[in-house]
Amino acid sequence: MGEGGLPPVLDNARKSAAGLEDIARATGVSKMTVSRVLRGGTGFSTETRARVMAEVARRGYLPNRLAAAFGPGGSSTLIGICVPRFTSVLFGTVLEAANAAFARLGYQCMIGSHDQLPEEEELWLRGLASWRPAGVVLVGRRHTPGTLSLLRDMMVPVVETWDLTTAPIDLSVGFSHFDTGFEMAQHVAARGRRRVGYVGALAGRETMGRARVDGFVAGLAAGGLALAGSEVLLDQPGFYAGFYGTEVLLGRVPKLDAIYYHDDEMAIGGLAYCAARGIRVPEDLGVAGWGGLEAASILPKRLTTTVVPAARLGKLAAEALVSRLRGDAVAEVTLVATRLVAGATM
Amino acid sequence: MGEGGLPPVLDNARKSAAGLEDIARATGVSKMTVSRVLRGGTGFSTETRARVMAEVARRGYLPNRLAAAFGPGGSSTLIGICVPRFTSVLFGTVLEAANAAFARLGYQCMIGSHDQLPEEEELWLRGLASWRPAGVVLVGRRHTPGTLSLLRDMMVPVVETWDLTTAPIDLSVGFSHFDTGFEMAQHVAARGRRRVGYVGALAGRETMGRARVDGFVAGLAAGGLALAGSEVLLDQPGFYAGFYGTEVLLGRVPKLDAIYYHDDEMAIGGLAYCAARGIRVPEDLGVAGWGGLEAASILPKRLTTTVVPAARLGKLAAEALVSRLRGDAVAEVTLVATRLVAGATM
DNA sequence: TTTGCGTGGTTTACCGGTAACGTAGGGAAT
DNA sequence: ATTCCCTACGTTACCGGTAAACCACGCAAA
Repeated sequence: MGEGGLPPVLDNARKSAAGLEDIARATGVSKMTVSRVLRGGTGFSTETRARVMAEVARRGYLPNRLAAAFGPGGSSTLIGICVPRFTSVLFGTVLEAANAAFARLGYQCMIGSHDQLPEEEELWLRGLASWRPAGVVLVGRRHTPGTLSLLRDMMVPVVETWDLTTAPIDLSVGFSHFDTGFEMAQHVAARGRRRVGYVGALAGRETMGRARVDGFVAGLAAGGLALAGSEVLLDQPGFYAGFYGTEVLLGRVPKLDAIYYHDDEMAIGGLAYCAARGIRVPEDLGVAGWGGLEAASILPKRLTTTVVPAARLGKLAAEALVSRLRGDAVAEVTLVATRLVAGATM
Repeated sequence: MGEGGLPPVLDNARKSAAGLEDIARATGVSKMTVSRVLRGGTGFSTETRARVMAEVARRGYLPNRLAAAFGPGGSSTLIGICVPRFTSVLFGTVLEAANAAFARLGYQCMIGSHDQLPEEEELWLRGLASWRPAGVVLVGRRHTPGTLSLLRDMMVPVVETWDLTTAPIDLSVGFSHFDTGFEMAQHVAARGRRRVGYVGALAGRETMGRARVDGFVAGLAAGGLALAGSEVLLDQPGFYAGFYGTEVLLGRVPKLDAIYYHDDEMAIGGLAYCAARGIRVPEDLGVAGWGGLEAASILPKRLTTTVVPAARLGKLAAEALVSRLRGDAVAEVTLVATRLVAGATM
């Protein structure tokens, strides 16, 4: 938590806000009746309802979710979402879609980012837990033991998304990174490439990129090939890492005829390197990325890549969580399809 | 809100969680003493403190911020942050930095996105307000009257960031979009360009891009030039919009020798168009972007652009808000410097 | 000796909803 | 006529912290 105790806070005394009590007094009914009207239950006449609603509108009543979530049997509309980073278009899209879906369904989202470090996630979760949320969405599937026991104690639905787990904590919505790598390897082999390399990057330790590489290697093996070389930079994946990683790999492992990249940004960085050095793509070198960035679609040559339906992922994750909250039946594991786009770079 | 009434929620009965009461009983002191120990106040012996802390550690006590924020004089550690989009690297960076700063200082963030529509922002704010947050960060400075009155009623500190306001609701941390445009125009004129165009995009209605264009036009005027033509697509800014917008503008307005783009992504799209059509940059056409994306730094030719210190912005916004919450003195308006990078494309 | 005051606590009230339960009055079934 | 149930409410208790007020004790100054 903070730096020694909880942070001090100004006295934000909001005396003026009208409460159920005020509405009730003005309408001549009890607090409880107002509460029931507002939450759309039963046990009041249509006439009472109209009078209450009129007063609510007149006073601009704001429900106090703090009180609602706090009380006995407290029912919260708070959802926690933790993503690796906010500065990735893919994760941003997942967040955007999930947040929009939750908002539409009447929930509010508290956020966190863990930068691929499970300990960060646990720290965030501990802060979240003290708000007694109704549910949690975790983008990523690597968790500390502390995270797991905390989630158990919280006794709320949890969706793990992005990477599919067959043994989820509660629910899983995602796709198989391994399979996307495998599929791309088959495509690469089918295009006649024989000396294939890989360029990636990892800040901290990441499993998802790893699973892709494993799948890629397995896919190559299925086609009778082996990975001719790989360069994994200890850096944040990005354009520059792709540019530099390509330089290093090509310098170290000669005569490569294809490179598979950690993601599209790195692949675009690689393409930039090729352009700068006069390496012809795809004649001299085939290039494949991963993710399906918009950027990839307007390159001089359309990038060969795997399109990840990030928005769909976020939306489905949110809907799965809400279904569970409502007590509806939900599939524990939801597989979302990715799509290999055969561009002009491989 | 949702679709008719508040959403139903599972009974997430968390009986097991230890409260102050439990710690107090086990330690042989009163609830109140435990509370004071935990919040680092005074009025207890060091020995009592040690006994309480030991028990807290032993039972894995989780503070209940719901109760703390709810009670009379409720002091919340909840902050609301509303950005235009999560899928922009710049806004993502602001969010990332602000969230990290808040987390470090012991606050939690609830998020929203308004997609440049003030009504969306108001809707989000209404949901946020019912959680009685300690403060609000708004990325953007266009607000509905409803937003303003709601913020007044909430009586909490507010930081408007991204675009600087000289008359903030409460605090403003940002830079002048007008000035960045003006500065770039001067640079463009100094490079000898005479027929200059602009390519932008706006989904919904955006003021910030507009201010940049105004500044750019004013800057051109200061150099004795006028905007030769402009193309503003009714679309989300992005690579494709830049590509297509360039095609349209060059077709409509002949003999342009420079184009200023809404942002770097669009500029990169424009560069892609030039590369595809054999237009030489910067010989035939000068290209300038805005934002300072990482992508811009590894292009075959470094993009001329304005670097926006998004991370610094988010961090300063968070720190300003916390300073105000603590009752420290804060400057109402904080100007953050941008930097024009003269690349090889202009 | 009395008063004053700091130390180290305890007690009480309260925040604003909601679950659980009580109840009055009218109509229908037995 | 009595029992039963349904509708449309009202009452009460409670959630887990925190501010405010109160209290007992020891010691020093008046």
